[in-house]
Amino acid sequence: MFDIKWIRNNEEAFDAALARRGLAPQAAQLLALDDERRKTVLGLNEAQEKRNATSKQIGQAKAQGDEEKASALMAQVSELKAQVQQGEEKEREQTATLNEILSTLPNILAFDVPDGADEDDNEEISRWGELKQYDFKPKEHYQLGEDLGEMDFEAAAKIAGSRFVVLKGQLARLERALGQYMLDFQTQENGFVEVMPPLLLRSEALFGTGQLPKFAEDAFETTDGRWLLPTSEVPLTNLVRESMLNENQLPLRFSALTPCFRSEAGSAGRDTRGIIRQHQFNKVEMVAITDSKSSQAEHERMLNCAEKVMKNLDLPYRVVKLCSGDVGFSMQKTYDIEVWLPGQNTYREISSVSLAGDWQARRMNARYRNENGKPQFVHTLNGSGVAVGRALVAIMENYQQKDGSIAVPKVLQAYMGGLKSISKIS
RNA sequence: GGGUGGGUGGCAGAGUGGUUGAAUGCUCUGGUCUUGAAAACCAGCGAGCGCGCAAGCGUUCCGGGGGUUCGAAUCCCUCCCCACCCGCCA
Repeated sequence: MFDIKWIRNNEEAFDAALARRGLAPQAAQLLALDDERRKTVLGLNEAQEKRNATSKQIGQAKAQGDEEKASALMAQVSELKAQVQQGEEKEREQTATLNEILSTLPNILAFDVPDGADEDDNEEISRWGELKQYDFKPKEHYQLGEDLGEMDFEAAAKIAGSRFVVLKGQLARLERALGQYMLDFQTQENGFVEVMPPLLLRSEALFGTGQLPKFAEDAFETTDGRWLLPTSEVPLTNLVRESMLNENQLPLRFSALTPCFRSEAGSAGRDTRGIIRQHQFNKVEMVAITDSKSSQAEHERMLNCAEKVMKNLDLPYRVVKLCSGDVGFSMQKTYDIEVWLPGQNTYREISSVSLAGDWQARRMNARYRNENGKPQFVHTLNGSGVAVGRALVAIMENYQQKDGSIAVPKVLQAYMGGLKSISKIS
């Protein structure tokens, strides 16, 4: 959400920012609406001032017992009444119209976000890890999983439909181990506070982080008007909504392991095989709330927190900085971590680490007092640390053996009761 | 599902129609005192919007919206939310 005052003072920069998002200029239209609104406010304020002053005199006249003067003044004020009412109504309408438009505009991109149309134009920042050489043709995860008899898409289809999976046996346990390990890592090593949030959320929360109003069709709405969380970014970030924090409380760092639910509307035909794109998946999320000066550094830190997970799991990956055409609606800047999948012979997104600046904070009305004691919007960041389902895919494909078994990464063995390898139980 | 009580500043909590943006306490800021700190004492401290170079002025805001009134935190209607009790239940 934008501050109209900022647009007023940065008209060209605002339109330029929209242009980077592929949107037509809107500053002129918005400022015209804003001008109208301010005219209304000005007239309204004047009318209110007159009304208030006169009403006060009425009170005084009555106190002095001068009924004649009082009733004369009352006649005066009643004329102002209609004027005030009209002005109030008009102001409300104009403000609502303005806010409706503002709430559908994407965040401004950071200056160092590269221009580009889509993910093909993302900028590779770094690579880590050796790509393993296999003396056989590496399989894709779903093939491995089905061969093990522990990944059941047919059963899932019967129970829930497409884009769901049933994991069984050691593979189910591996999924659980991954989630536990990552959450433990983020909370114990990286200073995030563990959170177990509600999975059903109010509209206001989704508005706060930017999923609503524009992307309602991407999430599941319940019959009582709540929403299944599409990511725990939503509850974790909204933890500070409508609050006034002290600067010395910042940064706040939260992490959670939750299922995420997405309708995947519009992605028909994409990633239909396997568990890369599901209606339900587990994710360890990191959220940070910072002051306005620390958010850039926090972004780098958070990326590092996600990268360490990859390193500890010994999964080869690369980091890309998303280009202008690929950065999400609510974000100023995003790094993706893409893991190497030998079965697919490509890198696939496994984590996304983003900086929202004060864009979400405005929507949530989340503020802190800066060193001058003045209220200021916090900055918010979020990142996956990392996506559990996709990590499962990555481990299966990277740790697969010629006989179809899956080696268990060292750091996970303790979470698997010491198990070193997952193989078919015959 | 049935019933009751509530939503006031950063927090707690008074306030039922007329200088109330709102007592009081806490927090916070500055000062006095102290070697320093604490305590004590003194002083200051809401947010948004508009106008203005600024100082400042005006206005709005006591959950949201509407209404009554010359005037609403205070009265009425409506919606939302919260708490508690009963019932049901993992």
